[in-house]
Amino acid sequence: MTSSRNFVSPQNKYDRVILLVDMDCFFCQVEEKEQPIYRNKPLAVVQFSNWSKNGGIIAVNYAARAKGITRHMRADEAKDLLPEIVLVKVPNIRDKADTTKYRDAGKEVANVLQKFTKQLERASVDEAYLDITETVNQRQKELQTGAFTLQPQELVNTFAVGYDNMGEYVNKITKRFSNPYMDDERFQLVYDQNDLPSVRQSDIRLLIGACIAGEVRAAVKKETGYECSAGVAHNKILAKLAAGLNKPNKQTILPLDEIPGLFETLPVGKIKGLGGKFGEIVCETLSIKFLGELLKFSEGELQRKFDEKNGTWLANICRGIDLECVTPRFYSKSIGCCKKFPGRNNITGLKTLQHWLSELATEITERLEKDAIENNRRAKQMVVQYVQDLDGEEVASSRSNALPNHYDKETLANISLDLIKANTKTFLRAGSDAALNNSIKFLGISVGKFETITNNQNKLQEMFANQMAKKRRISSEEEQKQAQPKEKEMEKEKDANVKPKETEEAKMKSFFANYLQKPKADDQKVAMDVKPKAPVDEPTDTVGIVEKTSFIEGYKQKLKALNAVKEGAAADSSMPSLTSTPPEMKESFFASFLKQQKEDTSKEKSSKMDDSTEMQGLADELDAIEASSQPEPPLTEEELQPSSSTSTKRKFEQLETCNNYKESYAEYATPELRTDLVIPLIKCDDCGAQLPNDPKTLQSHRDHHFAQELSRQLRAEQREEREKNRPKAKQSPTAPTPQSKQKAKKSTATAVVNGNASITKFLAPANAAVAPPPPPANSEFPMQQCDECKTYIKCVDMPEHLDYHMAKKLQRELNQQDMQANRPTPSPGAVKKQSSNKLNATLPSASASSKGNRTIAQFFSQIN
DNA sequence: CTTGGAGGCATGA
DNA sequence: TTCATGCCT
Ligand SMILES: Nc1ccn([C@H]2C[C@H](O)[C@@H](COP(=O)(O)OP(=O)(O)OP(=O)(O)O)O2)c(=O)n1
Ligand SMILES: [Mg+2]
Repeated sequence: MTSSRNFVSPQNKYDRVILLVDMDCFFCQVEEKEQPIYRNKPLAVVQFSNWSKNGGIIAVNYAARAKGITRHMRADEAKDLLPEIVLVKVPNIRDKADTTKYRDAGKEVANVLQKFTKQLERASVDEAYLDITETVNQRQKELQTGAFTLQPQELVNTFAVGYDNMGEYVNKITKRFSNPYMDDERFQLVYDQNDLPSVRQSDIRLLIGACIAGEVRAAVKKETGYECSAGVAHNKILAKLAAGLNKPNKQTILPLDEIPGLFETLPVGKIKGLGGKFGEIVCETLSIKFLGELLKFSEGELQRKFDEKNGTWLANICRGIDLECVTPRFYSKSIGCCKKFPGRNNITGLKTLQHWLSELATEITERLEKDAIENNRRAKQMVVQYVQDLDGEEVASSRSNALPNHYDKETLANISLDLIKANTKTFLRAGSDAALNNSIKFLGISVGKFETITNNQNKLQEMFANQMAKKRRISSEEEQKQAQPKEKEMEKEKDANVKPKETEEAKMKSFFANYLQKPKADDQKVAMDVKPKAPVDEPTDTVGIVEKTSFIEGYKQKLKALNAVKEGAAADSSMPSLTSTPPEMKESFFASFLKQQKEDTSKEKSSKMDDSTEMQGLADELDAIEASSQPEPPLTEEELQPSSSTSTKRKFEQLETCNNYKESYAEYATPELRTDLVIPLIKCDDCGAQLPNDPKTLQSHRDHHFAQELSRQLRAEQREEREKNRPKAKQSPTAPTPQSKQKAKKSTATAVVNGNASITKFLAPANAAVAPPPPPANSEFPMQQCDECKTYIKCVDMPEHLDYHMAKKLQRELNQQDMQANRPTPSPGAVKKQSSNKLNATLPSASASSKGNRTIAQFFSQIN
């Protein structure tokens, strides 16, 4: 229930294809998109902790990196080093940094990613893992039938660790098609026999994965304007590692074969999870620096030196094995904000504390409201975190509390204060009713433990209406704002981009048109989601004591015993457990609508009463509902606009259903709402919720379903669209379509194929010449002549054989382009299998000049 | 100012 | 479950 990680079965360790997409200098890109004037200039994003003064740099674009600017530099340092650098400030709202802009941008990107697979896990504001195994499976089959061919343009800016260029890598794959057992001798020394089928297919599958990565990145670029990098590998850890190897606007495959070589000189700390204290301890304890050196220790040894889980995990990781599943998650599990109050800014007074708690609570509730609308969920719990100065020591604490059914910012702030109060021995200084006994250096409020809103209320409607009213209140406040300068001048809302209202309006109309449409459910699960433990080769030798308890704890105690140095250690491990993925959906219709409204109001309030009358109508309607049916609304009557709510022209017929009174409804009902009304209930066909049988509530409820359904449908449509548009050689193996000329050329012999699956079994040689080490059993199988090379091939082997031809062609084209391309740029002493960072050496990246060099893109430019 | 802010996830006692 | 801590972007 309480989500944790799932793990893939060990025998599938090389079967998945995982993509890690990481936005390039993300915050900078967001700013550059917003202010195109800054494009191509060195730029960094700065966060100012206290007013004015000297902020810290949190993001640096690549032009600035080239000049030595790094994260964590101070603004003035950066200016010193590079006077012409553009420094953009993180927006400050309520005297604290507000990163909403970047969160929204991240979500925008994730929405694009989501079109490719539901197996999407957002790992941070600018990173997401995609499990594209199923897509790769599918395309691998299509590759055999000729329905799909590799498109060189999708491999633009693609790198493979250990190879100087993609041509070499494709070359290798081609050879393997011709002789599938090519490397078996070596493989058998390194891999388990049972893994060999997967190992043999690894490269082609990763290559297909890279094609998908290319499509993904192109889509992101096209739809958001942002550039990103990607890693393609068999698991998350490796995909993440790979993505970082070639950064600006590139993608990197980490072939199975190249893992040992890469790890040989890879600092331990490069692995996600080993970059902190634990990684340090590992290196220290074992006297090693590089990940590959971990191979010298058995799993048992590692378990003994660390603890059981960490030992197993390390033993796996250093072999390139990571079984952690991509756990679909689009929305965050918690929403929080915090602020430091360093030095003189320590909070020493009760009033000040209340003020800041209120500010934080305000931000939280605002984000909560939006989140509730978008995701139909509400937080059940809040946590207040704080650091106070106790006798000169900074002491961090956090206290949690359940959230009441109806929470607002005052509630949050009050609960927070109470929690702090209750947890501080002497809260107020003796003899004072205003001075804190312990000054506060850090404050944070976060909410979480979300539950789906059981919508028997017009909850969604309420939130929606609140949002609308608030927007207007804000805009009206702005008009008065001049009279009340709040000690500091904030940047005016700039934005000049007039967003097309078309889409929103279209959505709206579509919404109405589809009002009665029923949602359908079609969630599917990925095949190999098992959750076993992950033993690595060698049986756990129990010579010695394996720490069942946490390694950390043991380490701490040892340290403590040794001296008085206080120390902490990190744990990173993997623990199988059950999980149920929360309902994920993309930005809803309502959220989009709100966004549009916000833009409208912040722009010209005087004009633009033109279009989207329907939206305005809905808004008015909702406001009217809010005004009439909320005894305890966050907004007073005066704050509500006198909207001409004649608008209850229903666009829909009232739903007729048998009244279904249910006593239990009361316990779900929010007392504050509609207590004055006794309404017969009807059951929602879709979710079974008991709803008051009044048209507005029903509409609101349907809105919610629609919002979900719309986004779901949009995604499905987009997925389908993508499937259709995806380059295919032929629609049907038997009936080649004339329009796909050049593509048909690439996969000539498609007619003969029978879509036989299981590649692993019959990777037979294509040419009669050489016989591979393990000779395939040949006798009573029917043979077939290849159209391409006229040799006779067993029918079951034909798919692979055709793959071979396909790959060969691709390779030829690659090499051809390669020659032309490499002429102007002689490759420097190509030390193969160096640190893969040097792969760029022969393929100058975009930073150098702008026209002449396009890495591998050049190789494919004419193919199209 | 005190020296790397703000936000978010996972783990284990 | 709560709370503290580590790790990450
Ligand atoms: N300590 C950090 C690290 C990152 N970020 C923010 C700013 C970054 O733009 C964004 C993404 O982090 P990355 O580590 O992915 O760094 P960038 O995306 O900026 O650059 P890169 O191209 O190396 O990914 O997260 C932050 O606020 N604080
Ligand atoms: Mg990034």
